[in-house]
Parts: sequence; structure tokens; C-alpha cells
Amino acid sequence: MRSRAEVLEFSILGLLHDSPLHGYELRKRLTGVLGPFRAISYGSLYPALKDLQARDLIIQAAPDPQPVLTTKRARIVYELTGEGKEYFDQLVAAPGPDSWEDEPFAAHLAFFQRTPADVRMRILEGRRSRLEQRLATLRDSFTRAGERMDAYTERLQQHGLDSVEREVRWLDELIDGENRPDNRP
Amino acid sequence: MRSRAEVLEFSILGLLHDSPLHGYELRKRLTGVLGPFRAISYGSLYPALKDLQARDLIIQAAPDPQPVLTTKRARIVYELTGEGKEYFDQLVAAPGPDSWEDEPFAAHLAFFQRTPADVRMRILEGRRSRLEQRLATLRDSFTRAGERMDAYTERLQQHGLDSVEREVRWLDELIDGENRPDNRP
DNA sequence: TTCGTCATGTAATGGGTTACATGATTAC
DNA sequence: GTAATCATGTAACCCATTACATGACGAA
Repeated sequence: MRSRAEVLEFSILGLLHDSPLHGYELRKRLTGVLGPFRAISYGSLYPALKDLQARDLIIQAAPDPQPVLTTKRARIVYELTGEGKEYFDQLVAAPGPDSWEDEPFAAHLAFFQRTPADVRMRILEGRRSRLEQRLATLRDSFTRAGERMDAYTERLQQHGLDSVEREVRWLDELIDGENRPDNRP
Repeated sequence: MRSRAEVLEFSILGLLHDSPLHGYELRKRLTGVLGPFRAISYGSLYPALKDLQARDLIIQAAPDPQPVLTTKRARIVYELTGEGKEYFDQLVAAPGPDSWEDEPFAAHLAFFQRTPADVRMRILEGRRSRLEQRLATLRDSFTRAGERMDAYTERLQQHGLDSVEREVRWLDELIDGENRPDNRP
């Protein structure tokens, strides 16, 4: 689930798992999941819906039999099919290395309640080691650039390093929370 | 200077301002400037060099008249032309709203020593207000998503918010440093 | 002799956004 | 009446990476 398209697909499925939705509303919720800076465009969303439908993972819900007097514009409401549910559950339960990347990780988090506890742990720890690895790369390039590096750039890089370290600590708190029996995040 | 290509161009010019370099070495230094995760590819670099050359901002340096015995493969060393210098100085001195974005800001920082003090301040303060604005957007979408937001996602968003706040404080330190007469960053 | 790094380049491919087209509804 | 939001879609475009092509040098 590395590419934007796959994260999108996963998130759509996850959101429809809760309740049927139409595209426009879906986009707003997606923005809530991924954050306002990674909001996806309709140019991605609608084709994605089409694709999911073609694969029988979602279907257009039957239109309201009693159309309200105030017939808003025909909204196309989608809902999960059986296969769709299955597929999502499978994706949720089988996080691969790709899931440790920023966006996939955010998407996984968004559906953590419906993620089995052991899988949650795998995801958090996978993410953690991903960050650890990122730190190593950062430190490496830091020392490697070493001499030649301007003082300002150095401060920027150092700040970047600090940020990742903070994220590791943040993750540790989450992991801690998972380990406590009472389980309040 | 928003697009990757423009940041690249600016950075190449900035690096060549110090000393002539060939493509391969340029790429390594570029990676030092932008960080290992935004390293640019040769598929971007070489065409960019070609383009800069076509615009007479850089030229191929005359090959060493006394080829060393160990004639490594012919390396194409580029250096700035007069126009190139001028153009870079002009770019450095006229930071637009685009310069407050992540990558352009990093690029500007990399050449801060050769940036006039008043321009430095404009850049730092522009960046600061850009972050402030980002915070507003984040808080807005935070409260807007409000109710429906899962506890885990909320923690993620909160962490994102904290990170930006930290970056603002980091910037404030830099700004402070600029204001102190002794000026040690 | 083979692997890693040095070194330069191009073409194809992928991926997503922007811009455009269209129109209803609601609030001021 | 007019601006903002709701609502759905498509086509063109941008832009950068990936993959490929080519080859030399140094070390193990």
C-alpha cells in the first residue's frame, strides 16, 4: 500500500465500512483522515470509485425509495459489498513494509479501532523501526556532508533529526498505551 | 521558486557560485542541501544543466590543459557565467511567497551566508508566517473533523500540530540569532 | 574478475493535479 | 440576484522518477 492510489483505495473502503457515503462527503472525510495538506482531488477520487466498483468491492446503494421533497441533486451513494468488506479486513490485517510509510501509516491509524490488537502492535513497531532507519540515514548523510555544511543548513538538518526523534518518542507512548491492560490511548 | 525544477536550478547556481563542479559531484552536494530523502535524480539534474547552459547561465569549464596521467573519464565541469552570477544574486535577494515552502526554504538556508542580512530576515519571517498559517489550517480541520475523529487519528494530528509549533519556536531562535549583534547562529 | 563507485545521458512511464464542463441548492 | 457550497465527472497536462544504455577505474 505504498502509492497514493492504494492508500486512497484502502481509506475509501475503511470509511464505507462504517456507513454508505457519496463521493463529495467521502472526500471531506478523507481529508480528515490524511490531513488538509494531503487532501485528494476529485480527479483521483471519482476514478478510484469507478475502479472499486468495477472490481465489485463497492456498489451504488439503491436510491432512497421515497425521494424527499427537497430532491437535492442525485447523489451517488456507495456502500461496501461482501467482497469489499472481506478485502478491507484482509488489508487491515496484513500490513506490509509499505505500511510504515507516512501516508499508509496515517491511513492505518485511522482505522485502528477495527484493527486487531496484535496487528496494531505490528504496525506501530514496524513504523518505529522505519523511523529508526530514517534516523540512521539522516545521521549518516549528516556526518558525510560534515565539513562542507553551512551553519544554517546544519541547524535545519539538526531540527529535522530532532523531529524524527520526537516522533519515535511519540510512537513509544502509543506502544506503551497498547501494552497497558486498561488500554486508554 | 516553487517547483522542484526551480529549486534545483537555484541550488545548482548557488553551489557553482562557490566553485566549478561536474554533474556527479553536484548531485552529492545537492543531496547535502536538500537532505537524503529529497535527493534529485540524474534524470532531472542533467537536463537542468543542459537548460542552464542553453540560457548562458553556466558554461563548461575549459578542460584541464595538462591532463593528469590518471585520466579519469572526461568529466564535464560547469561554472557560472557572469549572467549566471547576476541571476543567482537576483534570485537570492528577491524571495517571493514561494520561498516560504519547505524545499525552497531549505535551499535558501543553504546559501544564507551569501544572503544579505535584511533578506535573511525577510525569509525567516516569511517562513514563520507560512507556518503560522499552516497551524491555522491544521487547527481548523482539527475542530471541523472534531466529533467523528478516531482517538488514534486525533493523536496523530495533535502530534503534527506539535511538530509545526516546534518548528515555529526553532525559527524564532534563528530570528533571535539574527537580531543579536554578535550574530552567531 | 567482479563488485562498487565514478560518470553522463535519454526515453518511457507513471502518477496525480489542474482546468474545464455542468448544474442544483442555499444563504445573504 | 449572486455568491458559496453541493455534487459529479473527464481530459489535458505537468513533472519527476525509473529504467535503460554505456563505459572506465579501483579494490578485493
